[in-house]
Amino acid sequence: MLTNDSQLAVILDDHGLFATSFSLLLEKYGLFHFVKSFDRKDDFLRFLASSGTQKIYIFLDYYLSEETGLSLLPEIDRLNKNAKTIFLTSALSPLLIQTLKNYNPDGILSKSCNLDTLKSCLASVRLDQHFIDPFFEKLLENHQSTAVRFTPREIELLKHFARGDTIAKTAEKLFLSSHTVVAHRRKMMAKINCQSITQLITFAREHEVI
Amino acid sequence: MLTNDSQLAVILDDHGLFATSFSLLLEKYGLFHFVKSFDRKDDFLRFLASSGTQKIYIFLDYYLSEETGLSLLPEIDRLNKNAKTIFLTSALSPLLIQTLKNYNPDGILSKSCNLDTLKSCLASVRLDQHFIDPFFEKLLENHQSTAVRFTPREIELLKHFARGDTIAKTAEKLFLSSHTVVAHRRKMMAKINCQSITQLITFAREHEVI
DNA sequence: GGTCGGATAGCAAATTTTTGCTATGCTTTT
DNA sequence: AAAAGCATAGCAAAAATTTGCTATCCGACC
Repeated sequence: MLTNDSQLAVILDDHGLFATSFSLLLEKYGLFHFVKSFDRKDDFLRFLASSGTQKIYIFLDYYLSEETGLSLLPEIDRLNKNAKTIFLTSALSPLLIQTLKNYNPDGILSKSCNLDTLKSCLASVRLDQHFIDPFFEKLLENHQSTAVRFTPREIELLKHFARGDTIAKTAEKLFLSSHTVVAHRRKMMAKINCQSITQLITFAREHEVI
Repeated sequence: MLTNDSQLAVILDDHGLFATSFSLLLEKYGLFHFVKSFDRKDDFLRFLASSGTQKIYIFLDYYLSEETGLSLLPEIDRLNKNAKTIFLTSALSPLLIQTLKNYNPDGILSKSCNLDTLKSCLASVRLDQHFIDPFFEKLLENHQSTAVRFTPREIELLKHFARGDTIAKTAEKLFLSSHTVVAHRRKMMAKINCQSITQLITFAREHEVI
């Protein structure tokens, strides 16, 4: 049904407003001649199944309503061997981006990226190269260097604190002396040089330790 | 600079890809003749400041990088008395939607809404009526019973606590007596019946209050 | 014109957290 | 064998948080 095999894009994003809008963007700047957008997985897969072996570029949202875009990769590969998959995500977590990268999709883009980055990505992918948003590259680099190491045990305790457990409660649940719990807190707080448990938890969340 | 005073729309969303794309959508369907999109607060405010008393429709993302769209409301009102503000959010939490509703913006839309809902919203807002996405209305109905409500001020303080600020630090930053900060903490902790600030923060995070 | 809720503020006491300093047993690494 | 790191535990003092009780001002609502 289509003659030019590098001009078809498909978008799947459960935010319909974004899916529809983004398809207009791809068309307007001549990035693709034909763009189809979906906000429901089922419709998307049905379309994909009908696309045969046609070359196709898929823009996949990472966060779907019930699952992540990652879980669709095997299905996509099964339905169309010539599909290129580019992830779009609003995530900011180095850990999540690393996970995404491990799946080795054709592209990974931040939803905060600009038009130039989008174009660079497409240029790479069209040459069968993989592309990752420079913003995410930086995020991963910074994550390596800033690494404050918590031990497994410390992280275990940290999770309790983050759930709201006090020192006494944590000690009780883990069959420890409250002194021990205090000692663990103290050690972690020293590592990041902070003065209260909320600061520690905030740090841990921001750095995806827990 | 513009003659038709109901045709200017402004978008603020830190996901540049969405902001740019959505502006195309608004134009394409003739919903507005002029659309301006921003992915940075500062640029947005600068533009707003230059708009004088011109009638203007603002599409505001709830989740901005460092704050929520809510915190911009006073500034928006100060800069342009004739601005209509419509929130766009991908949130699914009844509590958060209720909070949003308490601020009484002109419109509240889900990013998952369809074109018809967007059009209905605009029709209402243009008649000076307030609009809330039917999807959110339903969400709230199903939730009336368990609703714990935090006031805008409480949420503001909560955000400081969640970032690790102590009572003293929060008081200092907000130019309050530490007694007042304590009073706010106390009130919130009473609402959810907990005994420590970490429990309060955990609750707030789980219910997407912050 | 009164009541209610929100934001502000205070005092005193009870409780919890944080800090300074120390210590033991157990692995892993050097 | 020594050193380094981890998990455990303790005491005492300082600091911060939590709780019980009270109070004023203001705007909204009936």
